[in-house]
Amino acid sequence: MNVLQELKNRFAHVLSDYVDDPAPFAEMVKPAQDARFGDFQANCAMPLAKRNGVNPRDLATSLVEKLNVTDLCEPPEIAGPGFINLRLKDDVVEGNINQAYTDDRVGVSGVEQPLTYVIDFSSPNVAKPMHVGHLRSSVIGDSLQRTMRFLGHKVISDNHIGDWGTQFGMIIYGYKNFVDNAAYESDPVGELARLYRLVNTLSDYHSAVEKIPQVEKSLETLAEELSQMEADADPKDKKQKKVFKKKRSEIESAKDSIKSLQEKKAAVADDPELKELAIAHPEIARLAREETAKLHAGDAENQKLWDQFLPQCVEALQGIYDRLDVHFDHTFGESYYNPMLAEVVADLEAKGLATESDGAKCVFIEGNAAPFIVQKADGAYTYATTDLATVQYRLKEFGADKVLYVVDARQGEHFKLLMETIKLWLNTEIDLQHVSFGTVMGEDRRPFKTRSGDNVGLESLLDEAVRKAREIVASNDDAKTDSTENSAPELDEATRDEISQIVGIGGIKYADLHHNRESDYVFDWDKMLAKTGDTATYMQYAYARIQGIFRRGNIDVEQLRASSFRIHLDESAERALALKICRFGEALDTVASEYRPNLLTQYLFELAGVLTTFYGECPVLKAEDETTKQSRLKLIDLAGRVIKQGLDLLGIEVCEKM
RNA sequence: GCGCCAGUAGCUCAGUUGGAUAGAGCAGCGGACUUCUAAUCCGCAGGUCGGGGGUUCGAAUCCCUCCUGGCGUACCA
Repeated sequence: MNVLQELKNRFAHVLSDYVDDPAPFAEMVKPAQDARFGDFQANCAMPLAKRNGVNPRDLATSLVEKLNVTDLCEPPEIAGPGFINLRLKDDVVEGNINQAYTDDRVGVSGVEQPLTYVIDFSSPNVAKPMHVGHLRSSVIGDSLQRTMRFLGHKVISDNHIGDWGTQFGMIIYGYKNFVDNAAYESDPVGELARLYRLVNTLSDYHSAVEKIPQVEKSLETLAEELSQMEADADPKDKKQKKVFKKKRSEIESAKDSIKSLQEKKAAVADDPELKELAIAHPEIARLAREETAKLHAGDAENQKLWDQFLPQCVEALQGIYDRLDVHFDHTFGESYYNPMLAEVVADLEAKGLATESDGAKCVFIEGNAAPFIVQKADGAYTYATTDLATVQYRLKEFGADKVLYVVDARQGEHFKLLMETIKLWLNTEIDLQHVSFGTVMGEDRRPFKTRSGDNVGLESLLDEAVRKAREIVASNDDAKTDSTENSAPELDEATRDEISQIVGIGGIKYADLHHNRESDYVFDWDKMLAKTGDTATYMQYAYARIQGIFRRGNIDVEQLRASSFRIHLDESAERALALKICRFGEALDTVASEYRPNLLTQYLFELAGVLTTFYGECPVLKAEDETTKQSRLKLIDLAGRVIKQGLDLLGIEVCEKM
């Protein structure tokens, strides 16, 4: 039973005497924010009293008089300006915990009205190797997919990979001009990645050579403007100060951009081999774009190369997804929608939504300066076109009620335009949600950028995490002793390897998931691999400890579960643990309503904390009598199942021993 | 210029959408293994919630303004 929901219903019933629409006031029944206030608190009396022009405490009193919760709660108490504090009856908590124990879903009921969700996440560019920036979307999206599915929704996950854009033109150009056949034979994806980087570097070189004089010129102009302004300045004028500041920051950013352009130039100019290639390919950027255009236009040779490259790239991605234990129902890349794009644009034009502007076909949305460009002047389609076609497809083929885009916050404007355009274009109730997340920042608090030649690939990050986990697993196990203080490690090499995988990968995922996804994300190697505090390891350890107790006590878990002993709650630590376990469903509801897995990590961390407090106060195997022992065994068994299930919804595994 | 987002303890971050005395984890200090796993627990210390003004019973949260930083802003995705 969802107690919180039941209490809200009871309040709504009574509140209807005071207000036409009681729902928003019933929503003000919440878990108590402090244990001293009981288990739940209702905050509705104050705002309602204000609205009705009466005294809040009086209103709370009259609410409580009419409220019928005697079957669930102790008599409600009114505190402070009009808080209503509720404490569940012990036998209610006991009833719920015993019910949850026999439930496969550990007491979490499924949603009443399942919806069809399409979750679009990860979506890397196949031409570039994945790096840490791709982690957030993959990990958050996967957790949402697992959670929504567990709650009973129909979920279709789709990896909308970038397999059709400009970067493929670069690879094709690179392959035609620079391929090392031996390298391609032995490691095709590595060679393709090298070719991509090479073409990119050479293009950047030419563009830098062209731009440096321009930027230097504008820097000069800015500097002159500033000194002129300073000469004319009135020192008392505050507004001028601000203008100066602005100018200075413009100058700084011009300097930065010159510096970065010079680095790009030097990368080639200082390398005789690259220099030679650059001279031999002066038009490389334009020619690479042409290869893309040819591919899109159906050129046979480029199509053949694409057909050859794509499966190799996808296979390489699959290797990483397997390690991360992230899976998709579909991997329809951008290319999948290519045949539909012409029709999308034609339809938009027919409906008078797309118009031509500067040679490009655009949808203009009122209130937005930037247009939604659906076809470029050169005839190529954009990702706006693809995204429109994709929504149409998901609507038609999947009957999607909601589409979640787990994508970087920087694309907020794109999705805003997409949603507006869909509203105008298709007559549909489909709900598109941009589940955005913050930028990955470097340790210098500036956006994380892979330095050329020194980029932290996702693959090497995973390797490092597992390697560090292996060291900790080994040293911890080596330190174990038996009752006579002799060294007594209990894990063989293979088991150690397995645990290292689970702990290392889990740690990385958790580091990402426990942040509020909206915040910017500071990439910190040490923190990501930390094994103490609020980490996956803490919960994994709590789980392994429970299994350790079962082993030590020779407990047959199947027998335990089949036995007729009831869980009973006498100690306050037992009650606190039981109540926390019963709140798993509440935690999942908040995750689902805001698409925020960090609310689940928070719940699990608290659950594990309550569990360790319980250990301190309540011996299990050495409980005073058999009834208590069996009760506590069942309680920790259920706690372990909730931890395992919760971690699973985060995409994190557990192990029996650590 | 316009728009979006952020600023909370030394560091990294939560903060249940306006609720009660602002919380964790690291780092620091002090304790706890003859005890079901010390990858742990308990305690201490640490705060002008960027500044200022406003709204009300009540503000980290809402409004205005200023400061600082990030991002986006027409044919890359």
